[in-house]
Amino acid sequence: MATDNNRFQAIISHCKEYGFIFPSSEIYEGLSAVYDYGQNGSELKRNIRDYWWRSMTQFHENIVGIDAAIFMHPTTWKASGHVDNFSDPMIDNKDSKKRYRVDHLIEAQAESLEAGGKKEEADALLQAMDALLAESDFEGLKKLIENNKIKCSISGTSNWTDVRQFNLMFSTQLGSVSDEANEIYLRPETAQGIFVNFLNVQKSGRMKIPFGIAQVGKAFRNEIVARQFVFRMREFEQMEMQFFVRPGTQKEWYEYWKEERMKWHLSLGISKNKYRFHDHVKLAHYADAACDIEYNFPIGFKEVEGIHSRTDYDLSQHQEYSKKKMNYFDHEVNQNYIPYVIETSIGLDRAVLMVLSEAYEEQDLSTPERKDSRVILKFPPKLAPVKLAVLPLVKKDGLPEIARDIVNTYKKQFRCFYEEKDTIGKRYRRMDAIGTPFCVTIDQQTKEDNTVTIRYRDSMEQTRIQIDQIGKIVNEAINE
RNA sequence: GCGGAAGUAGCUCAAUUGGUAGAGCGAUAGCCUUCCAAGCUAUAGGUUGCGGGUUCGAUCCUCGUCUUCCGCUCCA
Repeated sequence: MATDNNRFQAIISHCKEYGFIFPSSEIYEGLSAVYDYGQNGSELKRNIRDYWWRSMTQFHENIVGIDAAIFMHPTTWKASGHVDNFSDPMIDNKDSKKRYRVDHLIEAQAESLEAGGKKEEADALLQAMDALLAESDFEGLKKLIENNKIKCSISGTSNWTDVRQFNLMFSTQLGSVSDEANEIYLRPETAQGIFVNFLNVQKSGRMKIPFGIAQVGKAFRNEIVARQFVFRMREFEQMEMQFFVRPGTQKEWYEYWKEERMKWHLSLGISKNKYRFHDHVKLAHYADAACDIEYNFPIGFKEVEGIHSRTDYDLSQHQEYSKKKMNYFDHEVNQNYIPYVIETSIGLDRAVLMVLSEAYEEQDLSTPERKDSRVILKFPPKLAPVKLAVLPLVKKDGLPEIARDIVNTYKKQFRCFYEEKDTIGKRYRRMDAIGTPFCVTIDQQTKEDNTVTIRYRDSMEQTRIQIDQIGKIVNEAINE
């Protein structure tokens, strides 16, 4: 475990050193649990996003994509249950570390007062609490707790933290401040953007059930503790697909998508034993089945993707709150129903971390004569930020010009990188460190017979090929 | 959020019992022209995380704060 932790730290350092992921606002000492993607990280992330998008919308005829706004009507979050469930004032006892909902704590005290025959005191306490809660007067609530000498049942002390509001949604104002600005939330999940557009997409696209709507986008959760690098961030990106099915068929579609999504993961070249399914025992209020696909990160098996059978909960809720019929008439069975939903939801940032964790390798290349090592990112070529490095062996004798020509030929097809500084070995190692799968080197012989040396990242093998073969080799690898 | 630890150059670290910081690697420029990093020369980079306090003087002592790590807690 110690070595795994070192490995995780090494990956984080490597990400920073080679332009993959930086702490946000670092010159101002950073912002907790927020990260920026650098020149290589943003390419990697984009490649993963694009691959997922193609896998969903291009490889499945009956799945279409949308891109909904981050701002949504406030009622959305009432319908989804987010507003009610996650905005309670809480207080911690510093001695027992136990956290209480403030209303529960005070109510418990009132009950014991009443049991002790002090009903009037109990009523007064509850009345005071309601007044303070209504005004969100947290200081007043703390004083109320202190003045009534309410104790923690575990530690028996009254050593309390301040009262804090635990609202996992970020809020902001829509509209000018002087007017009656509406408080709105940054979406805590992208799924609702799909549900509220269900009718739009179904009708405008003449979609027939079963069909899916895919979306990639940012979501925001004000996690109390967000840690472990990009694994748990306050601002993160989700890749979600909601698949609408006929009621009663949700179990088989759930199984179908479990299998289908696992296939996608394996297509990243990651071996099966690095994954496992984790079935949820305790289900969320909207689900009738749920599981996670967990990847064996250096910090252990952790969720990368969730597959949930969400029933008709979301569409029904939106129907109730919006008064718009969410029905679908199914001509095959002549039935009118609210569709059931199977959701696949993968964290893009977690997928990036997964691909990085899988790719990162420190290799010892020492020979009896001398010590040698390299750090390599063994990305699948389709995900690599740079596909091809073009390197003149020396920067004279016309070799740079030939190299530039090669770059100009291929840069329209895939991302190329030109480099003439330093020895060829150093340049190869730098490309290993950012995961470039192919390097070609131009030397004196190139001028005679139009051949170059192609060097493969993983095997370090080198062979001589014709210049016009480069495109075929690279394209075949990245389209695999 | 609680408890513990840490923060010095891009990275890894050093230093001063309190007297305003050095090295290696890396980077940049040049030399060399060589198919797997660590040949040569030169150059650039630090208000020692930030802000108070004590002191003639703080990177060092002290308080606060931010960030990170470890453990707990939380994670619809």
